[in-house]
Formats: sequence, structure tokens, C-alpha cells
Amino acid sequence: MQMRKSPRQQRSRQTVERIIDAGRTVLADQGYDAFSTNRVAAVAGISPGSLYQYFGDKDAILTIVIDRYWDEVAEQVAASLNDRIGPGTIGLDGVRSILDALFSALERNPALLRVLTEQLPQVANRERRHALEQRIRDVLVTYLTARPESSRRPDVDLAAWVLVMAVQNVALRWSLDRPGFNRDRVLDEVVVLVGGYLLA
Amino acid sequence: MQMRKSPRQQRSRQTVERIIDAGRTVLADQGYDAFSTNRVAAVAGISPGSLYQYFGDKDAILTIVIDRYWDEVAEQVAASLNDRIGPGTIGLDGVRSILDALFSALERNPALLRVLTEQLPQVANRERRHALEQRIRDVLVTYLTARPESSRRPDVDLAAWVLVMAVQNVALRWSLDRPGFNRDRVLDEVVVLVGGYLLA
DNA sequence: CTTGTATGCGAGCAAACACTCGCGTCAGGC
DNA sequence: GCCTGACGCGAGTGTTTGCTCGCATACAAG
Repeated sequence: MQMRKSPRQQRSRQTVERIIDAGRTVLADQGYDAFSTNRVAAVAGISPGSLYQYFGDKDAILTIVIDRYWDEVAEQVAASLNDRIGPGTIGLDGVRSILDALFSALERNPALLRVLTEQLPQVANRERRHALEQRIRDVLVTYLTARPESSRRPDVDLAAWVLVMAVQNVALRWSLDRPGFNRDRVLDEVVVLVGGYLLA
Repeated sequence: MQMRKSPRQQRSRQTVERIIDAGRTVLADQGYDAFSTNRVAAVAGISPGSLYQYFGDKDAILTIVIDRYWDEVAEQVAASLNDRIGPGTIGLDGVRSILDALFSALERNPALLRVLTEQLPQVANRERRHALEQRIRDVLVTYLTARPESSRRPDVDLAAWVLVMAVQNVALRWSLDRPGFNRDRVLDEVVVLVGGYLLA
């Protein structure tokens, strides 16, 4: 179920925002198990009944929190992407700064990222993450097509898919697992991974 | 909680196996939501009470199903790895056949793989997947150290980590999302990814 | 056969929790 | 200032589900 009715007055618009904030807070601070409607309502400082005036069910709140999170990540990566993609050939330093943006975006809210990726049924994230991936793949494909000299891979779609899948997991797992490796060196290695693949 | 007591008689050992089988069946066929103790017991053809003679709680059954699954995957990959690692330098065709083994292992039980990775809280898989990753990383590190001519990466540990993370996700997502790409061509690309990275 | 133990049963308990409903309160247009 | 609908309340309901417990049955040792 989705949003039940839209808030008309000022007061209720604040209520809706407080519910969403409370949802994010509970998720990030106490985990998915604690994410009960009663608790979210309590943290939001409202009653459980009020919650159901605007949200059809528990999942509706969860969905909004998830959507907002991935939208923020997408926004930051897209910003860096658009900055670099205008001029001419990107070059390895450009790749690096885009990767840097991705890493930074994932570092913004580690607690929430952890809960979203480790405690939630992934099916909840699936749609949004696919959208994010698709968005980046599209940019990649148009870039690689426009500048064939920057890649030796024959199938552009396939190359973009492989790169996104590979890079995504390196970034994600570095953010979540915090292995002992230095951030800058990991970035360097990913740049090599990408460059080596495209120009092999 | 763990295993509550071990089965002494033949009869009860069969019961335990039937419970585990039922657990796997319910998970793969009906998903995690349907994975209730009562239903598992029903599918196993026993009563809920009997189930708790051997398993401390619901999670104990789940854990065993997960462990067995990842152990099987690890076994198949390790087998291919050990076959290839004995002789001398592996070479790109050797890399390819190891990757092939990984893909095949993930293709064995797609339904269960999907439920484990998409519906379960990932924290349940975490330990086992880390163990699997660590195992492969160790093999990689010893190989790369023993044959420095096969890689130009300065930090062997870091290189192994990056490769495992990158390759893992490509394999996993290809198995789960079934994008339109031909299996062999994906394998080829991953070989290029690995080779290009190590020899860049 | 007897007896102690391992195994199995299944109705039912207790807790958690998503969600409702009837009623009181307040905002804001006229 | 009034009046109507939007807003908010919170105790309560219905259901689900993990798990127990007292008892029956099957097994194996002596």
C-alpha cells in the first residue's frame, strides 16, 4: 500500500516529516528489528494512529526512507559525473574523482547504509539500486560510444555492466567491512582495475 | 542458541535430516516469509515439538541450511582451484575455468541462492561468506606471492581483496539478475578484467 | 518381559505487533 | 467568532508465530 492521504495543513506536513525522520533514526540507530510502527510513532512523538493517516502500512514508511537514501547517493555521484563528463575525454584522474564521489557518498551515513544492506531483505532495496545502476550505466554507455578511443572493449553495454557491478561491490564492501586498506590506495587500485579492463 | 541435543538413534538422525531438508525446501520454494517453525515441521512430516528436541530455535535450522549451501559452493570452487594451482603458472585459460566453476556453483540452486541473498537479512550469511572469501583470498595471495611474474600489483593482499570483491559481485549479479548477456562472453570479460588489472 | 530412556506428539500459551476505531481537539476559511 | 473538516489520540483487537509441556510410543539393554 502507498501513501494514504496527503497532508493539507502545515501541522500535518510537519507530522509526516517527523515520521520519516523517526523512521530513518530508528533504522540507523536501532536496526530493522526495532523498526516497529509503535516505536517509530513514539520516536516521532505522535500516536500510532496518526501514523496510519498518511502511510498505508509499515512498508510505506520504509520505502520512503530507502528511496530518499539512494536518491541522495545517486545525486552526489551524478553531480561528480556531470562535472567531469562535459569537457572532453575523462582520463584516469577523472575516473578517480568520480570513484571518490561514490566512496564519499557511501561514507555519509554508515549506520543507515549498514542496516539497509545487511539487515533489510534486499528485495526492498532492489528497485532503487537497479535504478541507480541503470543511471550510471547509461552515462557510461553514451560516453564509451562517443569516445571509442577510450576503450578497447567490443560490447559497450556488456563492458558498462561489468564495470558497474565490479566497482559497486568494491566500494560497498570497503565502506561496510572496513578492511585495513588505505582509502586512497583502494581508489588507486580501482582506477587501475577500470583502466586495465578498458585498455587491455 | 545452537543444537540442543544430538540424536542417538537411527530414527532421530533421519528426523534431523528431514528437518534440514524441509527447511531448505521451504526456503527455496516459498521464501523466507513462509519459513515458520510450524511449516517446516509440517513439510518435514513431524510435529513442532519434535523440531525443538534438536534445534534450540528457529535460527539454528536456518544457520545449518545456510552453512551447507555456502559450503557446497566453496567446495566446488576449491576443487577447481586446487586442480589448477598445482602445476605451474595458471594463465588466462586457468583463470577462466576457475571462474567457470564459480558461475556453475551459483547456478546449481538458483531459487535458494535468490532467497539467501535477497530475502534474508544479510547478517545471517555474513560469517559464511566472509569465510568463503577469505579462503579464496588466501589461495590468491600465496599464488601471487609465489609467482611474482603473474602480477604487477605492488600490494598482494590489496590486489587479492579487490579481485575477490569485484569478481564476486559480477558472478552473483549475473546469476541473480539474468541480464541479457551471454554466459561465455561474460566469462571472457571477467577474464579480461582480472588479466588487465594484474598486468596493467 | 521389564524397565529406563530416547523419541515423538500436538494442543495451546504468551508475546509481539501491525493496524483500527471512536472520540476529542485544533486550524483556518468565511 | 463559528463551524467544519482535518488532525491527533491511544487503548484495544485480531492474528501470527515461536516455543513449551505433559503425555504417549518406540527402542534397546539386561
